[in-house]
Amino acid sequence: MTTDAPNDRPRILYSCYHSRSREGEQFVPEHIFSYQVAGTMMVNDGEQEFANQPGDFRFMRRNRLLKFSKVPPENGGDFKSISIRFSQDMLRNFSLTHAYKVDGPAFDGTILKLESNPHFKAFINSLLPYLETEAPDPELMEHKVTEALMLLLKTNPELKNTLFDFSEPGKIDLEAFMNRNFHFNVGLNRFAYLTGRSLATFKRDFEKAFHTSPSKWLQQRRLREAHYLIKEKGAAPSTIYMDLGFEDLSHFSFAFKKMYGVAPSRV
DNA sequence: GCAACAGCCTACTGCGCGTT
DNA sequence: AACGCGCAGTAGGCTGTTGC
Repeated sequence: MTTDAPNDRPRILYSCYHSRSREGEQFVPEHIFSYQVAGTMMVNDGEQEFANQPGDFRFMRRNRLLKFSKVPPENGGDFKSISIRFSQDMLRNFSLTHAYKVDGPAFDGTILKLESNPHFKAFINSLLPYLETEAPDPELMEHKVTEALMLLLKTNPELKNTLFDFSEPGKIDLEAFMNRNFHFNVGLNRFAYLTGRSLATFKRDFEKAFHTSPSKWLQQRRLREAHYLIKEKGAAPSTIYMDLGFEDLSHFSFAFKKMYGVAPSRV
């Protein structure tokens, strides 16, 4: 299997952005336990929009596509959040050591809001001093990740069915999945993996379902959406091209004109 | 905000081979 | 037979830059 999580990234990430909103999208390959320290994290999974406010604890499920926007506090200061990621290796070892067995369905959503409690708060308070030093000791951080996992299992025991579910994505309905996620700008490899297929099978199934190639369909679908947003909703090209999975405004404009014969600003 | 363009890189296609 | 995987060559899509 492909592990999309290089081990050189820190297990505990302290995000700190100075007075500026950062937007982007990402594939979440590992389960994440997060805490919002300051500012707001807006997250969209293609179906729902979630707002992580200061003091919120969240659990994010692995193998999901997310768009996020990091908004610093209105009254000034930095956006700050803590993300703790649980690698599959670490979870597998933990489940073996502690004899955890999956006995129910895994959490099917993307983001789970966790009730705040004194244990979580104490844990974050014990963690912050390490994170604010320049280079936290990696071994110590490993222990903190384990501590976070134990707390999570203690307060939300049902999460064991998700945390210790090591199965790969199963073959799912391609048409529904693509219509839900076409605006994520990720490679075909990723789409194939998330729909439980090899790249070759993904392309074959795609051709059967949509009678065109994935890249052509994706571009047309995104441009149709752009046309709708510009014409019906009065959206500006510069504000929507990224939301629709284009990385470059000039290319968006070029592709739009090729399909509709007019530049997006003249619709 | 849009157009043009060069160069890079990704996706498509076709094929052979292995597995179910 | 149907399905799944991997490879190589190639076309064309995308990015980054520049200029208006």
